[in-house]
Amino acid sequence: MTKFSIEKSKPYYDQVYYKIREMIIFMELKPGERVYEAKLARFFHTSRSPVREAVKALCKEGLLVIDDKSRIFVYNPTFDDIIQIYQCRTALESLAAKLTAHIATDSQISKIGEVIRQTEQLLTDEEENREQLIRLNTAFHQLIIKYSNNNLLNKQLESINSLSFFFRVLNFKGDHRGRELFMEHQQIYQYIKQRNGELAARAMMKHIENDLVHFCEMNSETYQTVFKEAKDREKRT
Amino acid sequence: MTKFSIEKSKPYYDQVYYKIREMIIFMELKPGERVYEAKLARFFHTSRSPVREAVKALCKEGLLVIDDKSRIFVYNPTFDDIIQIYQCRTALESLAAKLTAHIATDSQISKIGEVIRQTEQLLTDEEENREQLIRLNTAFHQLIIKYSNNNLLNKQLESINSLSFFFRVLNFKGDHRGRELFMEHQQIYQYIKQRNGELAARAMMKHIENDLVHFCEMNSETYQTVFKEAKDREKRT
DNA sequence: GATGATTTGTGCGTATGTATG
DNA sequence: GCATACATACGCACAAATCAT
Repeated sequence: MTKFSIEKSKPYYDQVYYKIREMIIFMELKPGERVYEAKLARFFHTSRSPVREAVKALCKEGLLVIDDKSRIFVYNPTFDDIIQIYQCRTALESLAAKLTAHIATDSQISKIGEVIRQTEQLLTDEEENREQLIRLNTAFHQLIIKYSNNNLLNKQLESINSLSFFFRVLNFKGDHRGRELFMEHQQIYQYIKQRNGELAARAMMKHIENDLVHFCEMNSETYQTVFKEAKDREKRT
Repeated sequence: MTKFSIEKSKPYYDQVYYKIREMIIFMELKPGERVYEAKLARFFHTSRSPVREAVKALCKEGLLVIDDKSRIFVYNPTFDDIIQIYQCRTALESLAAKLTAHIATDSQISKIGEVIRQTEQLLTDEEENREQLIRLNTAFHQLIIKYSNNNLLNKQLESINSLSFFFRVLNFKGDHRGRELFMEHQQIYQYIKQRNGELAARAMMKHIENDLVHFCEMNSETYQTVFKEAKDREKRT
C-alpha cells in the first residue's frame, strides 16, 4: 500500500502570507500601491485577523511598508534601495559560494553543472528564450545558496531575493548580457568544482557587482520607464 | 516656551515585542524554554492579539521558534547555529566596513576613533572592567554598521545581532582576548580612516573569523557548561 | 482511546484614529 | 472646526487542536 497523507490545511495566516507575497512578486499588487487589511480579508474570504498577521510578517520582510499612520503600502524600492539590495547580495552570496565550494557534495556540485550545461545549450539556440534564461539564472544562484548548508544564510537571502524580484528581469536587458552572465557563472562553477572557496567567493562578488554596474548603466533609460508608473502612483497618494 | 509634545503611547504589539525581545536577550526567558501566548498576555495585561503579533515578529527574527504543532519556544542555538551566525556576520560586517571606509563622514570616523581611545584607556587600567569592555566592543561594531548607510544591511545585522547576544559575552573569556580584540579593532579603524575599503573589509572579516576560532577553542570547555542547562530543559520537553 | 484542561486559530465588535469635504 | 466615512488596534468569544490523565 502506498503511503499517502491527508493534506492538513495550513493556518489561514500562512496561506494568506504566501498568497500576498506572490501577488506582490507577480505585480498583481503593484509597487507603491496602498493595500487595505479589510479589503484583503474580503478578497480571501477570511476575517482580518489572519490578514493582519500576514501583513505584519511581510512588513518585517520588507515587501510591505507601514507608514507612521499605519497605512500599508507595497514596497517601492528607490534606486538607492536597489543598490543596497545588490550590496547585501554581494556579501551574502559570495559567502554562499565559498561555503558551497568547501562543503557541497560532488553530486550537488554536478547539479550546478547541469544548470550550466542547460544554459549553454539555450544560448546556442538561435531564438532567444528569455523566460527560460531567467529561470536558469535564478536556479544557479539558488542552488549555490542551498548547498552552502547554512540555514541562516538561506533565510536572509530568501528575504532579500523576494525584494530582488522587482527588478531581476531587468538584468537581461542589453545586448550581450546573457552571454556575459553565462561566462561568469561558468567561472564560478569551475572554482566551486575545484573546491577553491576563496576564488569562488571572489568571482561571485565580481559577478553580482557586474550585475549592479550593468543595472546602473541601463538605469538612466530603463529604471525611469519601468518605475515611472509606480512613482506616479506614489505621488498621487 | 520650551517645545514639548504629548507622548503618544506606542501600539501594544510594539511594546510587547520589545519587552519580550529584552526578556529573551537578558535570559529572563531562557533558551529552549516554552512560552505561551496566553501567559504572556496575562503577564502584560493585554489581550492575546498584540502578543500574537509580537510573537510572530520575533519568530521571523529567529528569537522565537514555532514548531509544527504551533508551540512556541525560545530559540536555543546549537553549536552549528552559532557558527552559521558568525559566518553571516563575517559577510555582512565586512561589507559594512568597506562601505563605511568609502562613505562615512570625517566626523563619523572620528566617533569610531573615540571608541578606540576609550577602549585603550580602559585596557591600561589595572582592574578589569568587563562590562564596559563589552559595551565598547559592541559600540565599535554598531557604529561601523550604522555609518555604512545601508538600511537593509542595518536591518539584517540588527536581527543577526540579537541572535548573537546569547553568546557574545563568551568572547572575552580567555587571557589575552581583550587585548587582541583591541588590536584588531585598531587596525580596522586605521584602514577606515585611510579610506581603504578593501583592507578594512578584509580586516573585519579576519577579526570576526578570529572571534569564531576563539569561540570554538573555548567551546569544548565553555559551551558545554553554559548551554548544559538549556540542553537539559530541551530534553525534558 | 475518551475526557477535560489548556492552548492556539479565527471571526467579529467596538474604540480610536485619520482623511476628506 | 465638525461630521462623515473608513482604517487600524485591541479585546473577547468560540472552535479546533493538543496534552494529560
